[in-house]
Amino acid sequence: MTTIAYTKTRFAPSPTGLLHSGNYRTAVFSYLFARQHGGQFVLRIEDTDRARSRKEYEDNIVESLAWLGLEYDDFSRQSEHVGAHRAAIQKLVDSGAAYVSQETPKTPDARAEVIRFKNPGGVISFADVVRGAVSMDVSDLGDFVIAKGFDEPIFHLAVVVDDADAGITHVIRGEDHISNTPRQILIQRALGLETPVYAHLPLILAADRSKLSKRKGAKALTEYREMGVLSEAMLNYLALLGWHPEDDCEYLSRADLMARFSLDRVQKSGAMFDETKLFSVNQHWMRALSDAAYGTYLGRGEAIPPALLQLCKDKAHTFKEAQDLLTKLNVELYGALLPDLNEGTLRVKEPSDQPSATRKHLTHLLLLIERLPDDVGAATIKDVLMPYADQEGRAAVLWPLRYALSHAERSPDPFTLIAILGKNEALNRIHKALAILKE
RNA sequence: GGCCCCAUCGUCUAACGGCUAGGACAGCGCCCUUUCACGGCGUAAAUCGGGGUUCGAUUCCCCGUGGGGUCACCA
Repeated sequence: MTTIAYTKTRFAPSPTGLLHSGNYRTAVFSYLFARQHGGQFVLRIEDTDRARSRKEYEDNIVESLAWLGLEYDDFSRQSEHVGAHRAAIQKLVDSGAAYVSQETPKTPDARAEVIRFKNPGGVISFADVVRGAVSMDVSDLGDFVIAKGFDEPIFHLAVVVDDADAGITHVIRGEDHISNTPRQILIQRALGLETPVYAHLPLILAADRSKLSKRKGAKALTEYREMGVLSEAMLNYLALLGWHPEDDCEYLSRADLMARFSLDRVQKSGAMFDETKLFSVNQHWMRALSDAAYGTYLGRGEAIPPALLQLCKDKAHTFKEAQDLLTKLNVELYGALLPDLNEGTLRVKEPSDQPSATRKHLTHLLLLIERLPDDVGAATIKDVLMPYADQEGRAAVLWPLRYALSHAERSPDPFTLIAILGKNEALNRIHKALAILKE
């Protein structure tokens, strides 16, 4: 005899704003858990609050999930399930578990008639996968509202009905829902429904250790994509927020996560969202990209020379940063901002007892570079020039070369510069430098 | 405030009740070096406090403290 090990989880966001990383972290955990159990993961848009729900937010959710690669087996909107909600409300009212309540509206848009759940009181306990046994006295909840009318369910009723109808076995959600759970269990019982397994995840925290929110400056997930964060990196970082593998390995691919994730190792306390670490993880995955793929993300196709690409891989933490770097370099190397050469700076590494060393070195380098084939890489250029630099003194040779090429005290190394500028332009610039030399 | 949850370096975290409390990010330092980076090496940095239980508590129990969540006709 085998029990059918059936697992189904869901991500149930409400489309009332752009969701941030904390929201998607729960989606990541739900997805990983379902998939590694051979189960299903579904997306349900919780749009029962029609006044605040917007299509553009729903689109953003779909887009974000696609970006993260969290495919879902089913898509639905809570508003499509009103029939089931109505039937459930009717059933509760008929059985006496709920009642239509006449009241004086406290706010302008409040109804004079709502449906309240008749709270039986007592202590509700449930076993949370993350937190263990949780119990709460529901008496002080009073007779809570479950619907504004037979066709307008409130969150708690709708969630319970939808999860049951969809056959959700594990509800994985943020800890902010933990105190909602007892009242949802109450509704389940009154409806004769099974209680799913709950796993309440620790919250993702803002810098002040309070719940991450847009108000606290949390970015929408899609903003990170626009900044040039890789999906793989975001997934990796999100998984590390409140979870950690057995060993010290922190760079985990999608496949690694699928193989290694487990709810047992989920942390109980909240985790602060650290953008710096996200960017560091992103840099790791950016470097792991092939040159071709890297170029594609940069949006400059194959036009990007290997020397520039290497420069980006060395320095950039995001593709936005890489693009900025290229733009800045372009402006600095070719733009109107190219400063005039300063003779003193050109000769700053010149040994004081060799007043014509700079002229001599640049003149010799000119010869070496002239003999270089066209379009060679930085590595080859280095191989050709380095022996001379080593022989004559690296600083005395390479500093004036680099300065002559870049007109800047700080820049990429001279070999990379020659590769970027091209042989002819490099020669021109060295000639220009020689021209201002008085000795 | 009521109820609920939580507590290891600045941050994310590791440590069957048993090594010198480990790693990563960020810091700092050194090396590499033609500058800025990259890289390599190293360093500083934590078990909230008090009681228990135990031969032995980061780990288990209690109290305190601190932090967070939640208390809607939002989700």
